[in-house]
Amino acid sequence: MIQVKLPDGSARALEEGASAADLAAQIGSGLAKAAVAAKVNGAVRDLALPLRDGDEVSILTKKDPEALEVLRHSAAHLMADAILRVFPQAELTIGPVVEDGFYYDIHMKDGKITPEDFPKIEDEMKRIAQEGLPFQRCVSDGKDEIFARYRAIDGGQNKFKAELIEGIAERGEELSFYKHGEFIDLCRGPHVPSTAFLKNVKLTKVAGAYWRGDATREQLVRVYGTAFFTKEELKDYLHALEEAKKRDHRVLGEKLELFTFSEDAPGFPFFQPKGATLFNLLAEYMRGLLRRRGYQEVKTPLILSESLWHRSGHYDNYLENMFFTKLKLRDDEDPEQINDNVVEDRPMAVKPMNCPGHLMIYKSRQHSHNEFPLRFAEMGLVHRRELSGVRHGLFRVQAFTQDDAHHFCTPEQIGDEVKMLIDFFEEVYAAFDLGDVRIELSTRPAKSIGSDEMWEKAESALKQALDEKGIPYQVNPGDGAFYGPKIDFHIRDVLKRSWQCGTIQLDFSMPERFGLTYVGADGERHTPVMIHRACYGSLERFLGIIIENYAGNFPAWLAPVQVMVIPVGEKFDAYAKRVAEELLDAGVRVETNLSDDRVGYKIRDASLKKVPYVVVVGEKEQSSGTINVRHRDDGSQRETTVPELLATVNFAPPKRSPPAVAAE
RNA sequence: GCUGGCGUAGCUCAAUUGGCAGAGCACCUGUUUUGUAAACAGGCGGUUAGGGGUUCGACUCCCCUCGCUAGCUCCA
Repeated sequence: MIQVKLPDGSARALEEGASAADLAAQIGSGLAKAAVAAKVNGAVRDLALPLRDGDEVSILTKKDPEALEVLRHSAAHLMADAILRVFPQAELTIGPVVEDGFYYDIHMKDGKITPEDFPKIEDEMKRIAQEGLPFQRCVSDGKDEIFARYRAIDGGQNKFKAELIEGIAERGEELSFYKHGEFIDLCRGPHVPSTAFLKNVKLTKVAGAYWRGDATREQLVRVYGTAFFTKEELKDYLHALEEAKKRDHRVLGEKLELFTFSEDAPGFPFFQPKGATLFNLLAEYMRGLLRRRGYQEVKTPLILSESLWHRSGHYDNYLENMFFTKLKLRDDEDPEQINDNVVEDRPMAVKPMNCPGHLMIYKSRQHSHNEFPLRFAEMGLVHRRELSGVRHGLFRVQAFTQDDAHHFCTPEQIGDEVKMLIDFFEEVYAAFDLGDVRIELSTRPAKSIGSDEMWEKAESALKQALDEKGIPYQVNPGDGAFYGPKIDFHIRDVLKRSWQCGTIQLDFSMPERFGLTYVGADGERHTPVMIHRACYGSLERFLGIIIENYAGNFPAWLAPVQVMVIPVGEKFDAYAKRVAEELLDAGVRVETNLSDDRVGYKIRDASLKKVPYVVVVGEKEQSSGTINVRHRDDGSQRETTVPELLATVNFAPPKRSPPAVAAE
């Protein structure tokens, strides 16, 4: 007999050689049926794996997130099996689980797989799922029959799998395979007990990929799919995908006339009037908060000398992402002739970051520790060259505005500054209904400047601030900026998608490189610490995020047009104008629709533009001096007055800031 | 940057085997003066992304460039 421990701390006695499945059956038939896999001493394993004395075991059911990963990995095998039945010439490579499902990278010696092939593959998958074939784990020495059968599975010539097996042998790991029916695949496992679990699967897309992610290696076809335990979950997921498509900020941006792009300026957005209104609202809301926190706004040049970028380290570390100016001059002899790429005596570069500009301002006069922490803020427009394939609406552009700021302070002040920023940023995200915030700490990357000691000091300072704040965070090794470690804020939107927005970066290098000093209490000169920080990250990108988060239905304070006034006939145009003027005087962004269309048409028009409040006025309203307000979200109507509307609706930005901090 | 897909009016999309470039919406004009998601009629709108080629003839087939797009890689 052996003894195993359960999650509740109790112990169970089992027969020698009993498996987790046996354990589940002993606990109850319900659990035995619901069991998907087991967690043994913290590792997810097959249910069929024999347990050992003293193991800590918990049975995983479909409620456990780990179980979903097991399911999806099994679904990848199922798909691989089906693809081989449809495309016998296909060669399998790897098939891992990803956030929303799984994929399998396949090498096609000839032919290709397109979405048109999905139904065929899915039909095969359904058939195999229906057969309820058990997944069996087999361990091989690389010479036995199992291995021979495995090698034959996709033609016997598969060099990708051979390479994987070589790697396993080199690392001295166990060579394991999983078999269902006639299909065998190299796999560490674990898997669900049988293909019967895999009835709710769906192929989603195909994409190109490279073997081992290396562009110089073989091109592979990556087939994506997803799997769920129940039909409902799959349906909900597919529905969420549709929902995400409807919320796509690129589509809404065009429909709502917020911004547009031109072939002549790839990756550079053009903000139309309504988009510019939103953009400015983001900036103004932020400015209000910055003032209350003792920031001073500055403005620095777009173009600075190349030598400055050498000094800052950007030239060495960020060259590929920078735009450089280039001169064209008319030939002295022949004015018709234009000389391209004229070498400048003092070459210039467009700023990809604002920090050197702020350093110049810091250096413009002497500083004392008495004015610390000194905080310079700028809505800084930066330009960054991006590879053509990565541009994406407002999420990834080549010119964007950072709500950037740099704090100059003493090493002792770092903790308080970081803690202040965490509260500050969380307040901002909450204002946009983005309350789900995740924090990551990124450490020294491969390409970096500064000493080991400096990095250690900086990393531990950030860690300490986070620990003192008592908030959970995840460490991201090697993901820091080239000049220092950073704390990143990832926020989840209403569709549970994660976006990186805020960042707090510690920098001991730049102040030294630029010879920044301050006079301390001891009368001596010291080098200040610099904190780079941004809350929105990029206003453009943040705007894209909130467009999708709100599906274009902005709360009243953000709506580019807050109120649309519609008279029921031209007799009431004058009254409509008067109402609009009253609202305008109160600071409301109001428009009046005096066209000769029907009221129904104008209401529809305002609805499509997602204007939060429609005011309809006619005989009744004019004679009683009232307005009729229709709300965008529920279509409800009410009779009211302009002052009452102003009193009940938050047309102004939210105010939840802590007590103001006086600026120096 | 790489691989695949795509590019027709401002937008969404048609155009049979290579055979006269078209519709709805939007816009403009007129009639209509309207009560909570679409009144009616007419009109304007195109170097079919750009360039080259094949052909009697190219939106359609081929090549190059640009852009968009899904991924890969990278990032705010």
